[in-house]
Amino acid sequence: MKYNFSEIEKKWQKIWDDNGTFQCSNDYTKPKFFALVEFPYPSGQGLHVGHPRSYTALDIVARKRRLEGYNVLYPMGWDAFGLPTENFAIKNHIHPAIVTKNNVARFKEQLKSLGFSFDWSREINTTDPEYYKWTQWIFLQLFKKGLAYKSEMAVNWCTSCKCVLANEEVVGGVCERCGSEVVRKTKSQWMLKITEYAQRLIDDLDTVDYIDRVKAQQRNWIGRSTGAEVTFKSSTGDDLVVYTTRPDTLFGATYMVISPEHPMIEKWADKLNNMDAIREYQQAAARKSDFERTEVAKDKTGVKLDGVTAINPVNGKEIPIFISDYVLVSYGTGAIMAVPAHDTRDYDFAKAFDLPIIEVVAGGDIEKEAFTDCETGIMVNSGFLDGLTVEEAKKAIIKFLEEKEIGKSKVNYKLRDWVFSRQRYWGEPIPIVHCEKCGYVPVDESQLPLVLPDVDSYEPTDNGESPLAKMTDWVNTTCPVCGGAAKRETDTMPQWAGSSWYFLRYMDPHNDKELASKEALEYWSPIDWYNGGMEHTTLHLLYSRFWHKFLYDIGVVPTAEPYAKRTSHGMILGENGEKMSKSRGNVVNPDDIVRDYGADTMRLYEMFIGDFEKAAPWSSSSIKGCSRFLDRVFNLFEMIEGEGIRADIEGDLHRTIKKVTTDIEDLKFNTAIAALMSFINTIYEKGSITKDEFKILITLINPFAPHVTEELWVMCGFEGMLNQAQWPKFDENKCKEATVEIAVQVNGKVRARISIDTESDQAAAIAAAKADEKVAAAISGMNVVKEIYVKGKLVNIVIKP
RNA sequence: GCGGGUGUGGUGGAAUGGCAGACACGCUAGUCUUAGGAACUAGUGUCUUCGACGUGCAGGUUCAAGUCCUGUCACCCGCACCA
Repeated sequence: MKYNFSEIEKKWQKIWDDNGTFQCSNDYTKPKFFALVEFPYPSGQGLHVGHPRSYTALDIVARKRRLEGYNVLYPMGWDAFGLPTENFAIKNHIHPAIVTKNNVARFKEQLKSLGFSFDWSREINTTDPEYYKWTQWIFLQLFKKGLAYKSEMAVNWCTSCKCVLANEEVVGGVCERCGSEVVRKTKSQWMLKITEYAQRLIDDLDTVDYIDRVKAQQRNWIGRSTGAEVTFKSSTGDDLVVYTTRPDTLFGATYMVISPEHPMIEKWADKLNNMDAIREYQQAAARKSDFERTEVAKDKTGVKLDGVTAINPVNGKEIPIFISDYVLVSYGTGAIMAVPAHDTRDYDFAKAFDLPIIEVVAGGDIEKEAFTDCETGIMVNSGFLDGLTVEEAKKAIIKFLEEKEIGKSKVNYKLRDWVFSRQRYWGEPIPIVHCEKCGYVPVDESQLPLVLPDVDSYEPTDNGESPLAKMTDWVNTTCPVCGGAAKRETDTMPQWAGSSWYFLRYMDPHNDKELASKEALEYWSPIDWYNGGMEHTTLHLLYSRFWHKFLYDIGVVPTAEPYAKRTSHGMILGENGEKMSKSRGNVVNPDDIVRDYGADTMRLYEMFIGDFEKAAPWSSSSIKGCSRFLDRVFNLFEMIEGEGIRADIEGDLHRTIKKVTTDIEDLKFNTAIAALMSFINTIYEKGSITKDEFKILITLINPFAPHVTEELWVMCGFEGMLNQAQWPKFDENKCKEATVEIAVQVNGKVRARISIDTESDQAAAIAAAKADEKVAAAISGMNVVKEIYVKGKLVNIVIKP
C-alpha cells in the first residue's frame, strides 16, 4: 500500500518552517557542527537533480549530528551575481535584480519541497547590498595591503560575453560559461596577488582533511617547480635571465628562446637587422587565440634575432637567440636556455632550425630523440660537472652560479595572479576611485556598501568598457583624498568574489558592524565538513582558501584554513549515461520526481544510486526500489506487536545501528541504506516488529527520509517529535552473533560451510571442519601440510598427496 | 606529456588479503485480482551442473588475490609548449 507522501511531506515541511525547527542555537557552550554545501547559482532552469545529491548527503549528516546532540549549522544562500542572469535580463528586458528574485523564489521552493534541514533564518544572498558591503570591505583590505593592484596586461577575453576571464575560467581555450572563443587582449585590470600565497596554499593542504584528488588537483594547478635563474650576457651587454629546472644541463644550452612579447626586443630594435620579420611574427602570435596557441603537437615556429647573440656563461660559447611562441611571457622570466638534447620541445625546435644538439647526460640516444628521463644519468661534455650524477651536478652548478653571481636557485609556480575585473553590470562594484592627482584611491569604508546603480541599459559595450561607464552621474565623483574631480572604477567583481567568504557570513548573517562577530567566528570556525563539486577545485575552493588566509593574516578569522574537511560528490548522469543537458534531452526534473514519488523517495534514491563519490546514471526504474522500501517501512506500522527488543532481533538491530552510524560518516550512504533494507527484510520474514524496535528503526531512517519517519513517530504516539529524539547507540558486544557460518577450504577451494561457535579457538574450528563429510573425503589419505583458521571467516586445510 | 581515477552478472552497484556478486533494478514462474506500471511467494553469474569456470588482459607474491606487486590494454576527469 502506498502512503500519502505528498500530504505527509507538506505537513511536516510546514511544521518545521513554523517552528524554526532547524535554526541553530547561539549557545556557544554546546558542541558545534558546521556542515556546508556550495550555495547554488539561482539559474533560470531551476534545480537540477545534481544539486540534491550534495544537499541530501550533508542533510543526512546534519540531521544525524543533531540527534547526537550537536548544535548544527546547516545553512543555505544564493550565489546570485553572474553572467547568465545578466544575459537573460538583456534578452528579455527584465532587470537582473528581478530575474534573481524570481529565480531565488523558485529555487527556495524546490529546496523546501525536498525537506532539507537548512536554517533559513540565516539565508544569504551575494547580491544583497548588506552582504556585498563586506565583499567590498574585504577588497579594500586587500587593496590596502597591496594585494589588489591594477595592471596593464594581456588577459583572456571572451568574444561573446565581451568580458575578461580568469585563467581558471578558460576551459580548453573557450569560455567556461558560454563556450565561445577566448582571445588575448591587453587591458588594464584589477588583479589579486594570489601568487603571494602559493606556497602556503600548498603547505597547508597537509593540515586539512580533503579527499586526495582535490589536494592533488590543487597542487597540480599551483604547479610548484624548483630550479635556477641564470643570467646570460647578450652581445649588446644586456643581462638576459632565464629560468630552468635543469641547471645541470647548462653546458648543453646551444641557443636561447625568448617569448614574442619579451620587452628586450624593443630595446634591441635598432640593433636587429630583421626587425620586419620579428614584428610580423609578434603580430601573428598576438592574433592567435589561446586555443590556437596551445594546440598540441604543432610544429615549432620562430624567428632568429639577426644582430644580437648571447654567451653561455659556463663555457663562453656564443649562441643564437630566437623568438618563438612556445615560450610564454607569463611564466618564469619569459626566456629560456634551450637544451635540445634533454628537452623535447627544444629538440623539435633544434631539428626544425638545424641547431646543434649536445648530449650532457649519458644514457639516451639523442640521434633519435631528446633524452628527458635522465635523472639517474651521468654528466658528460660538461666541463667540471663531468662524471657527476644529475643530482650532484644540480648542487654543484648552483654553488658555481651563486659564487660567480650569475645565478641562484629559484622556485616557480604555474599559478598566476587572479584577474579580478569584469566589464559587466551584474556584479559587486569595485570600491575604488581614480583621481588624476592621487591615483587609485579606496572609497572610505563608511561609504560602503557602494551600491550598484540602476541603469537603463546593461548591455556589454563593444569597446570593452563596463556598462557602468555610461552612467556619468555615478562615475563622476570627488576624490576621497584631495576632494578634486575623480572617476569611479566601472568594472565589477567576478562571481567568485561573493563566494570566497560566504560561509563566514552564515555564522552571523545579520551583523551590521562586522562581517561576523569575533565570538561567532571563534565558535563556528572552521567548517567541519564541506561538500561540493570537483569543478570548483581550482576555482572557488582555491580562491576562498586564499581569501581566508588573507583574513587570517589581518586578524579577522581565527583559523588559517576555512574548511577542515572537503568531500566531493559524483555527477548524476542522464539515463543514457551521458551528462544531463537540454540538448541531449536527458534532463530529469526534481519537481517531477517529488510529485510522482515524494521527496523522501527522491532523497533515498539519490543516496542509494551508487558510490557517492562517483558519477552514476539516473534510472527511472531503480527509483521504484526506494519507493517500495518506504512503503514497506510505512506498512510496518500495522505489524507492531509488543514492546522491548526481542533477543533474536537484537544482534541484527545493533549491527544495523553500527553500519548506518559509521557509513554515514564514511560517505557510504548506499551501503547504509542497503543495511536498512536488509533489516526490514528480516522483520518481514518474522512477521512483526515491537514498538521499541520500530522506534530505533525509524530514527535510523529519519536522516534519509525525514518526513515519513516523523509521521510514523507521531502515529506511534512517541514523545515529542523525532527531530528531538536521540540517535540510537550500538553495543559492540551485542553486534556479535553466538554462532557463525564459516567456509571450510581445502587448498583454497571451498568444500563445505559449517556453523560453529563465534568464539571457537583454532583447534575446535579445525576439528569441526574435519568432521564435515565432504572435507573428510577430500583430505583422507593426504598429508595435511598446514591448517589456517581465520576467526569468524574460514578454515583452510592445505594438503599434499 | 604530467596528475588523478575507473574496468566485477542483463543493469546500478557490494566485498578490513579470507565464502565474489550484499542491497536494489530487471527478468522468469506462481498466488491474489475484472485489471496491474499494485502487493506477496519462489527463482535468477556462466557452463558440458554430484562438478568446473568466473572481477579488462598477461604474469607474479601468498595457504588464500576483485583487493598486493610487475607489465599491458581500454575508457573517464583535470592540467598542458609551465622550460
